[in-house]
Amino acid sequence: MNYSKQREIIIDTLTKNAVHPTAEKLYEIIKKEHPDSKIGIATVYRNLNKLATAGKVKKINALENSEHFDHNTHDHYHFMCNKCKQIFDIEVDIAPDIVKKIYESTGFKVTDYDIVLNGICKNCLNDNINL
Amino acid sequence: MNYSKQREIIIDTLTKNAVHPTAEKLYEIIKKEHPDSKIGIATVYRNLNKLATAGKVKKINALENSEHFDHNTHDHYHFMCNKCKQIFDIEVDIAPDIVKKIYESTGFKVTDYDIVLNGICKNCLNDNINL
DNA sequence: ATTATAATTGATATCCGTTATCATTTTATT
DNA sequence: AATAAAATGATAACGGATATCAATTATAAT
Repeated sequence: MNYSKQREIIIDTLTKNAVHPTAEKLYEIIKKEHPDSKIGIATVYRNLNKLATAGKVKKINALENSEHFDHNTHDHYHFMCNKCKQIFDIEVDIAPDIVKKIYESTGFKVTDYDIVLNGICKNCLNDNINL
Repeated sequence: MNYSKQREIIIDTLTKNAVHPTAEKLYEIIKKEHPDSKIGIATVYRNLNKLATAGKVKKINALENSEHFDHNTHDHYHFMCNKCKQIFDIEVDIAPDIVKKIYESTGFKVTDYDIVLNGICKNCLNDNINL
């Protein structure tokens, strides 16, 4: 993979924005923060996918219809609040030994997984009480 | 929800086809099995979404770009083979007490979740050996 | 440095899954 | 039988993502 200024910006911006943005969202942020750089939307999509294939970025497929990206590639899960629509990282290991368990019980070899939880986050729960 | 012939066909066909088809796939099957019924694609989408909202069908959001539907609404997970692209039900409880665990550690209230595993299924693993 | 080759880019057309629209038909209610 | 509500089919429209392609940039070789 050759160097490119645009890819550098994309990685930096994704790293700084831990909100698991979509490609389009990231594109908007980049345009705002780098008004001079004439980056195109296709470049953002292209690079995010290339980086995901290379394992440098994680593509979360389980969120609505549009894919979100996460610079954090180590094993963790995601929680999406149905009210505020924010996406949170979940570090609790709710599914320990998942790969081993599946292999032993089914003979299937798990290489990747998405665990996305939906619900209401703490803040929004508290807000409801105050209404 | 009023009765409709089309909805009956949709539910029946989904139940008979436990392969977690997309709306389009289901539409194709229905057209093949009911050549006389002039069912439209929009009706299939509409009904599947309505049934999902009513909890009579499960919408799996974590599979590629197109949504798949499952007539089985009780808690279970899905495994998609990267080779044969088939989707399997996983009945092993790999994430026990998920709702409770998340609430205790984060204060978030989980109402729903998708756990989709990717990898290679048993059959395809065996096929590879024979190559 | 100069050149050659491959990678990357931006602009935009295109694709495709899904939803919106709306006139018509079907279902349930009285 | 009359009415209101729900559902339908056909299709236009939407939006996220990808494909295309000429132009630009990066890398390697000379």
